[in-house]
Parts: sequence; structure tokens; C-alpha cells
Amino acid sequence: MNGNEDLKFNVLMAARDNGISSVLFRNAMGKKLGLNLTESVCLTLLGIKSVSTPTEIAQYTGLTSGSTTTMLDRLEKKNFIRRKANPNDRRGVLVEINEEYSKIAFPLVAGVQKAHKELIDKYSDTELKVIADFLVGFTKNMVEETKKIDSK
Amino acid sequence: MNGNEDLKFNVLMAARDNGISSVLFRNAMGKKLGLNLTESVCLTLLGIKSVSTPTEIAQYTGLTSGSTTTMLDRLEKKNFIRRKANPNDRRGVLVEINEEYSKIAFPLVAGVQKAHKELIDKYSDTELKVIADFLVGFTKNMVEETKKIDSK
DNA sequence: ACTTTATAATCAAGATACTTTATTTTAAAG
DNA sequence: CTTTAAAATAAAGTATCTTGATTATAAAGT
Repeated sequence: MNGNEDLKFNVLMAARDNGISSVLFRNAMGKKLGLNLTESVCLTLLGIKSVSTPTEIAQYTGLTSGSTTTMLDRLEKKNFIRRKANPNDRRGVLVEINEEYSKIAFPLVAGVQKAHKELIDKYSDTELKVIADFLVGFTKNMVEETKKIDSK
Repeated sequence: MNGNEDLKFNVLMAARDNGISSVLFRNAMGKKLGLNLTESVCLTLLGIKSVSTPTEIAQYTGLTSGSTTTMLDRLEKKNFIRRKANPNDRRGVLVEINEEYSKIAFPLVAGVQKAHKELIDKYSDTELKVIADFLVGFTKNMVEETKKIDSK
């Protein structure tokens, strides 16, 4: 759509740096909360989704179902999460985040959330649409390629 | 800068989904390559940076220095990485990715890279600037808040 | 209806990976 | 030029993960 390779390159680099910074942020939080990597990844997902299932958590953490069970046991013992029956599937379980966790995690995430909102406030409606559109497209690429890898 | 809360919300959601999809993509790759989570995280970093150090890898994976050593030993034995002397610091070591890894990883990442480039091609220069600007701002927020958490 | 197959979660045993502490080497600071 | 700090490694002990079996329920096939 245009000839400026530098601008395109900048976008790719910025997306990469963004990914790296997310990982480092999560590690910093995990360390503060006394979590290992998988626990930290799990709670990041729950911080986003509020409710999940052991199956989904297993996929997101890359753990087997057995390890997921014991990891959730640990988080439950720490009072960070709770299990409850899944009303739609009596085999299944729902995993929810506990106040106990939210309370101690909030002070650590409040800053970024505020900063992100302030950043977003700087853009016009048209610009926001471009940004969201790009992010959605980026995500779509990843989801599709993930499927391809899984089916290989 | 404007009053449309929906658009702002969409951007935040799109950014979140993007983060989730990255994690799932990395897990899918890691599984294909027979890597555990930390090894996968480590090679993702090396896939981006090409060269790193055990210290940086420890920070990025959340491992202690001791575990980092043994994890790098494993990756070295698999021929995925190599260590070499750091010319600027005789205590230190540089870690590089091996052709062995790039060769088998390439078929898995080629698809997303192509799709991402095609996505980027759709935007005008002005739009690309907005996108890069946003991503850089987002990253800056994370880096700053990570520092704050570390210093708490 | 009911038999078979598949999915969700858990558990226990064994294998793997991680943390901690100490050690070596070199750099930076006093 | 001595002291303190930083980088990487090693070994012992601990924690976590994988595998395979088990239970319960759902979905599919006959």
C-alpha cells in the first residue's frame, strides 16, 4: 500500500519489543508474589478471563492435565483461586480467581492499567480504529498459524 | 481526546487477545520441538535477539542463574544453541542460536511472519506511524512499571 | 435404549527440572 | 592494590512435571 519499508520494519520491531516487555512484566509480578513460571502464566490468564477451566489452563500453560491439577492445588492452598462445579458439564470444573489474589495483585497492575488508559486517551477515534484493527489482524494471524502447527 | 469509550475498550481487549494468542502460539511451537516452557521462552528470546547472555536469559525466563546454566546445557546438547566467550567481559558468555534450531523452527514461524507482513502492507504510512507509536507507548508503560515493581 | 468411545479431572510413582549454597573467575570500586 | 560486586558454573536437596491408571460424565453409534 506504500513504499516505506522503514515504517513497516518499525511496526514489526515495536510488536516484538512489546512481547518482550510483557514477559518481563509478568516475571516481575510473579517474583513479587512468590510464583513460579507456570503459576504466574496461569494467574495472568485468570487475571484476564476471571473464569477458566483446567483444560484451558493446561493449554495456556503448556502443562499436562496431571500437572495442571497439582498446580491448581497449590494455588488453591495459597487461596489465590477456587474451584467450583461447572453447571454445563458435570465432569468439568470452573476455576476462578480469589479476592485474596486480586487484592495483592492490584497494586502491582494498577500502574500499567492507568498508563495504558492514558495512552489510549491520546488517540482520535479514527486512530483507535486503526490500532484495534491492526491488533485484531495480528491476533488472527497467530490463531490461524497456531492451528496449522497443531495439525502438523 | 474523544468520547468513544467503546473504541478504547476495543483496543484494550484487542491488546489482551493479542497477548493470549502469542502465548498459545509459542506453546504450540514448543510442543512440536519437544521443549518445556522455560526452554521455549528462552528460544523465543533468542529467536528475536539472535544473541543473548545467561544473565539476560535468566531474567527473561524467570530462572535462577543455576537453573539457567543447566537449561542452556540441555539446549546445547540438543544443538539448538552454542556458547561463546564474551569479548567485552571475560567472566561472561554469549549465547547464540544454532542453524540446527533455525532450520527446524523456520517452517513453523514462516507462516505468521508472512501473514504479519501482508497485514502491515495494507496500511498507509500515516497509519503505520500511529500503530508503531501506540506499540512503543504500550511497551514504555510496561518497562516503567516493571522497574517500579522490581524496586518495591 | 444402551453400548461404545471420547472428554474432564484427578492421583500416585517415577523422571525431570529448579533452588540454594558454595566456588571460580574477572570486573569495578574504594 | 585491596575489597566488593558480578557472571557463570557445580552439586545436593527440593519442587515440579510427565506418564499411565482411574473415576465420572458426555457424546456418538447401533
